[in-house]
Amino acid sequence: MEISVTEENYLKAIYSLSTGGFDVSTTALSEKLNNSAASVSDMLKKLSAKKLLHYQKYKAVSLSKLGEKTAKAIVRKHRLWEVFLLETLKFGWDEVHEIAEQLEHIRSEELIRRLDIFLGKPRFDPHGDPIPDHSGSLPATRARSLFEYAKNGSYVFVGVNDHSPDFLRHLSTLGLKPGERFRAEEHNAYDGSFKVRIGRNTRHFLSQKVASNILVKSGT
Amino acid sequence: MEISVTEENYLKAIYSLSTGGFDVSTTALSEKLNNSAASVSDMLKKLSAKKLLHYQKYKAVSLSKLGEKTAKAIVRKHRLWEVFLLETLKFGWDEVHEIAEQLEHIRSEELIRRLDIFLGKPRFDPHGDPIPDHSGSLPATRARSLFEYAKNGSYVFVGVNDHSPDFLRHLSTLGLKPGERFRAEEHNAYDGSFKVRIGRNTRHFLSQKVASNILVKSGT
DNA sequence: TATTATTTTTAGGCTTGTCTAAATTTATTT
DNA sequence: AAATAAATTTAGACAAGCCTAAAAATAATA
Repeated sequence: MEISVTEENYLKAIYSLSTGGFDVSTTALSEKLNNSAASVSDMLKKLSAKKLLHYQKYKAVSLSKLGEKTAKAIVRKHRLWEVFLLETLKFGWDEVHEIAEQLEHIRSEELIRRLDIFLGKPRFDPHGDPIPDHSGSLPATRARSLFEYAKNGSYVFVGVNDHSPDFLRHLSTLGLKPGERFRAEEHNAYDGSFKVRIGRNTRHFLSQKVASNILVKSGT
Repeated sequence: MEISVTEENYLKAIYSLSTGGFDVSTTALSEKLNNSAASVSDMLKKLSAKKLLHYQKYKAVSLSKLGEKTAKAIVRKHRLWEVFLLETLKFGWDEVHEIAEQLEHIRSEELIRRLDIFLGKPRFDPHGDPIPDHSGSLPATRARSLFEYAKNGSYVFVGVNDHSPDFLRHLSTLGLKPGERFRAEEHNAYDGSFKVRIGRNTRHFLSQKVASNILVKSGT
């Protein structure tokens, strides 16, 4: 069955909006895709006819088995290309998303198979997001936000919850790059903020909002 | 100015059919692109309105400066991706074209700049075709005549040494048009003549004189 | 519960890029 | 030079994906 680039983008959007098992509304999709609700409604019927999602008039939708498999294949491609752009082509980690959005639609199983091998079968992308494997299963991720840890200690920065350019740029100014180690020196239980030290002398204040959006692992 | 993927494919097709300085006919394009002549005619008007080619009703077209620059940028991308697929991802020779056809449409100057550097700024692709540089100039390779090749094999007719009407008319009667593929089945070393097959069943005798005036490239 | 407000769908249009069939122009042949 | 053939363009349609405006269904509130 042929799936157009547009259809792929709808599936991806639905997949990303349905984390937590929530069904996805027409309006939520129309905002995510910057399309009118009318266009979305049309497309949902089309995708439903192709058995890619469960649709009932006036109800929110969820992906079918097939739809989810297809969405994951796109996510897999997106994230592998991101790894390629960062590790192989040395792009900055805030520049890769837009290009990966294009590359994810290249049609070739074999290309992705070989790219995966070339990159060393990575299990996480540079933002710390898990890369679905060939069959669609996601590696178990125990990455939690700094906010969830809520205590002082050494951490390794492994990813983000907020992928917006604004946030990524903010992290850049803080000098936080994936793999970076830092130490939480002060944790303020009242407002959830942290004071952290990066390297020997650089110290930053992190608001609760920032701490929630930073994925870390405990840094030995 | 925005150029669609379809438009890019037209420019590329025109570029590849105009090797040797021939103008390109609607019919030749419609065959190359597997489209109806009517569709091609429509598109030529559109591309002409965008100043990408020189168009007069009922006449064959040629690319404008801008059109040629654009076409070369696409060719550059295509050939760099081919190098990547073969050298980096170890694809087989015959599998890369279709994928490169997709990759050539990815929009990012920076991506191509970095890919070029990663690949070591190659000047020829794996088929020996020259890769236009950033500004569109091609590394020097002189087209050779069939006479110079002096052996049997598959060729693509890319141009002429003799531009006289008489010779061009002679080529017409042989059914030789720019871009035409033919197979040299017999080469007579004594007098430099050839017997060639065009299409499935059409065979012609080419004298040394004719063979000297036909510019060819080795045909896949 | 009845009335608003919001969400979703339908209806009708637009653009891009394609098609076939018919008309027109150019090229070839007699 | 006239007749025929071939190439090209025009005309009218269609599918995909988008839009706005209006209608219908659901949700929220008085």
